[in-house]
Amino acid sequence: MRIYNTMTGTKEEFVPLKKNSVGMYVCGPTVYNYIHIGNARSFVVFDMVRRYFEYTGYFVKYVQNFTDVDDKIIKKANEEGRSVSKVSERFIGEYFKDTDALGIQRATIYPRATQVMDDIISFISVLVRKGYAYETQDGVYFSVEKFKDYGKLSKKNIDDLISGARVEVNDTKRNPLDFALWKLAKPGEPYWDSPWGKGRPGWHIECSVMSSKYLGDTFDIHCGGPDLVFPHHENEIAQSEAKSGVKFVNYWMHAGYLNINNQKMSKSLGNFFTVREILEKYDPMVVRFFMLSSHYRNPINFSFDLLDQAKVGFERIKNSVLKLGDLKGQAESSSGDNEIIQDITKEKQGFISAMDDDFNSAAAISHVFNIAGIANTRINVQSGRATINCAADTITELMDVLGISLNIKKEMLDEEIEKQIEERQQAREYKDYAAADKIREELKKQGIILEDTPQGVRWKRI
RNA sequence: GGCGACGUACCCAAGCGGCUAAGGGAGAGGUCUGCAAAACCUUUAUGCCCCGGUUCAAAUCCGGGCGUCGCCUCCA
Repeated sequence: MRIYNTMTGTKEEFVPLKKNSVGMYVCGPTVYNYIHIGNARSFVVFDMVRRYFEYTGYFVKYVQNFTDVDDKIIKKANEEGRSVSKVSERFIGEYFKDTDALGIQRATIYPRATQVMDDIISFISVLVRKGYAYETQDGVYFSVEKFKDYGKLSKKNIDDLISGARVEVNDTKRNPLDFALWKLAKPGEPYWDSPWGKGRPGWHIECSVMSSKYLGDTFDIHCGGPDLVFPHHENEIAQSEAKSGVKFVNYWMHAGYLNINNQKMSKSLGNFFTVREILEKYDPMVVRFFMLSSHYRNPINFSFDLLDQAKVGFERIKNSVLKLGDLKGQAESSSGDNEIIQDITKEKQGFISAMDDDFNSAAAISHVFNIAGIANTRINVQSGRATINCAADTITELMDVLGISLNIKKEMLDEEIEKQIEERQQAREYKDYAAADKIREELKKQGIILEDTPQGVRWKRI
């Protein structure tokens, strides 16, 4: 399996630290609002990575944090007249509603900044003791000049960054690039006791602390959104390697942006969608299918038009599985057609090699379409149950690897609807097509689509 | 100003030096059907932003343009 490593800028063969097991750390959300569709892309992508590892037999320890104390949460809490923990609790709940819908598996563990305060404090103490950090009147800062490899992930050097001159002026810092490890509390802000006074951790330190606490000083894969490369991940490396003296992470993975009209989503541009509002209109599996239809590192444009395109493609796959379900019930022979089964197996192998090559889900999906094509053109009642099952099971299995559920349940329709379908069939027999079409229209309004096939009437929900 | 990514058909999108440039959507024509839907068949890039170069061979490598976007500030 090959993985593109941001650190080296190349694809590398994945070699785990411990055989058959992977430690993954994913930077999670700051819980002050509903997550937006761009956040969702990252989480979907790394969930896909995790699922593929599991599919190929790895045990994955998946750690994702919640940043539950920070300036934005404090601001929100003040606006709403609530406590910080009330706000963060609430949006952690909302986070799970959205990500559960999107089929994102729960992490092995969800540490929170506020739950690891002691670890954070002792981590910072080590940095102070080793001379990497210094105290000022408003907190404790990490000295980037002390860490010789600073900038190695984002390929920046300290001098260029300073001459970039967009760094805020802060007299208390020795170098404008130095970042806060501990911020002393201003009146009205939440605080924890520390050797440096009452305060709260800076943003970057929590991830260094939590990842080492649960995965060790060196671990396999660290993931996050593209805008975390600098400064967040760069700072994590500095803190962690300064403290431990060993390599922090073996593979850095970053997703691509999700753009609107080719531009990064941002609140100031007003091109901002929450997952919640998208899911009011679209099947979460369509959203997921859309996101995985391009390679995870490429930027994707988001629009409802593109989502509609994805939806039709997704339905093509579902329809073929639906058809296979009907055939299964009618097939007389349990045998199989070896040639077809072999071709399906080839497509499955194509899927796997695509995924093995840096999780190329876009190429992988094309193989699923190819199996659907085989099902539509070459499989019929005579093909035998083994063939039919092979096609249906393979499609379902591969989509499941991507975390895309086809949601084809053998649910029962309620009696009233069954009766209407029955009535429509009667009407059709008497060639009363006006009546038949009327019933079909009415069912459509209730979200039931009827299709007359050679195998009889088939229904599906929109 | 520094650093980086990308530019493949009407749209989306694979492609990582070598078989006729995947796959999906949309359009057009047709088959099937009472109609519709689904599905199927045919059709849509002698060419991959442009110009040079390397090579027996380039969408793929190198150089130079043009264009788009991103990071350098909280941000997935």
